[in-house]
Amino acid sequence: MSAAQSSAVRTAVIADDHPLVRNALREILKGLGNVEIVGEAENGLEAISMTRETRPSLLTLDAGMPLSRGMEVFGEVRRWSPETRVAVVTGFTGVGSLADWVAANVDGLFLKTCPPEEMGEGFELILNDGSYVSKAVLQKLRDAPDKDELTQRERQVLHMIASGNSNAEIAERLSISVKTVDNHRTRMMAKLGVHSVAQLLAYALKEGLLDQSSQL
Amino acid sequence: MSAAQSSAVRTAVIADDHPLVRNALREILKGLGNVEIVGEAENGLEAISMTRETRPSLLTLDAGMPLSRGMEVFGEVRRWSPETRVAVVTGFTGVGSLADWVAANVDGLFLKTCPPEEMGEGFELILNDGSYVSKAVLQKLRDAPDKDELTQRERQVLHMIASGNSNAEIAERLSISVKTVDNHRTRMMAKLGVHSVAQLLAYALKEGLLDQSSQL
DNA sequence: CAGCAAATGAGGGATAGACCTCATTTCCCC
DNA sequence: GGGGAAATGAGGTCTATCCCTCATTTGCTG
Repeated sequence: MSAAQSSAVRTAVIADDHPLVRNALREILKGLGNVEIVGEAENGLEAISMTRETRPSLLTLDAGMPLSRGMEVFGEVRRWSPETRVAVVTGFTGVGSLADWVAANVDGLFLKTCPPEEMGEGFELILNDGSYVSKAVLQKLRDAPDKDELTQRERQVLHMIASGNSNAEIAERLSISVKTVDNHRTRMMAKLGVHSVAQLLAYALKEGLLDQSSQL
Repeated sequence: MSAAQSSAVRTAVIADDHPLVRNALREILKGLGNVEIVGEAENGLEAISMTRETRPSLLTLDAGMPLSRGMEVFGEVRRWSPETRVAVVTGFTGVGSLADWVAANVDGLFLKTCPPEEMGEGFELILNDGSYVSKAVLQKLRDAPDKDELTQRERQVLHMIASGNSNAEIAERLSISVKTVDNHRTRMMAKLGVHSVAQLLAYALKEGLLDQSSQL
């Protein structure tokens, strides 16, 4: 199957909000030979619809795009075009988010800081039904201090804190008691070993847990 | 002078922590013709030393690099190689940081999301002793809500809050009273129209005021 | 079914932070 | 020399947050 594919034309979609980076990825993919770029998306929603329409062999996916975050795009792609191989390129170096990608069983995972050559080789592997996780990522995961991970609800609360909501506001929006929010917050901080909102957000920032649509 | 320069060989240094982006910038510069790339830096300190050594015609400078932030690099470059034209490429879209660059009288200012063609044209202008501020930046600055800007000390305190320091810790490190820190904090929040650490940091995040070495 | 983790909720204590007013020193600029 | 902004410091009030303990419901898993 991989032999058949490597002689057939492979198709690719590039999803990244930076034209500059799209240029660079285009060059890498051209360098592989026998790859046709059938679309370029500059936000998450475009990435989803484009992948559904063209069902490419490969999707290079930026984890930090506007409108729809990488993980959601990935879910949609797996649903609507399961044969598409997905290579994630991420700028978030937090252990948590990297581990999330590995757990989601993505086909490829690269840091934005990794050399283009490594990306090219990785893409080729992935197109041939293999998978590739960047050396830098593996390194990060190896020397992870493996703190307890946050529960779903805790992450949700963390997001809302990061957006500037008070306990009372969060309680109202989630239709739960202020005391419950307080508890989530306390357990979260204990898990992460921090002792204030500021430290909590410093962590969230590093983990790339924030919806910063205007940032990247 | 510009006529003489356009026939002479122009030199350039690229400073960006992403190999992928460096590739793309290299392509753009090659496209201009008559430009020799004499160095590539992947952090702020490298950018400074490289510019001092090679004194290039043009430096493309990423605002969000590790080790030394763009603004500091810019200051050093102006000090040690004043004839070097500096084109800043930034991912931070906050009005404050953009205004800072304009105020610093940088030769070129581009958002990371701007099309490569625009960058190419801008670089050419800058090399010919002109200057260029990206259309997208001008747009941002036009519809700015022009809030009072922060003083130096306030920014300093903001940084430390964002890094997870308490008032007491900040007071100690700056060798000032806790009360003074409290005052800075209060006046800062009044200026920005926020009412909690969380909201304050949400603002700082958008403005790109944070030292997030591992982020981009 | 027993055990466990997640999510929910409450009581209560201690304190850091938010916000007010008032005052001093320094330094720059007209 | 006087006006103004920045930075410093203090007094005091009030409340949100931080953290502790304890308890219930749900749902999964050995």
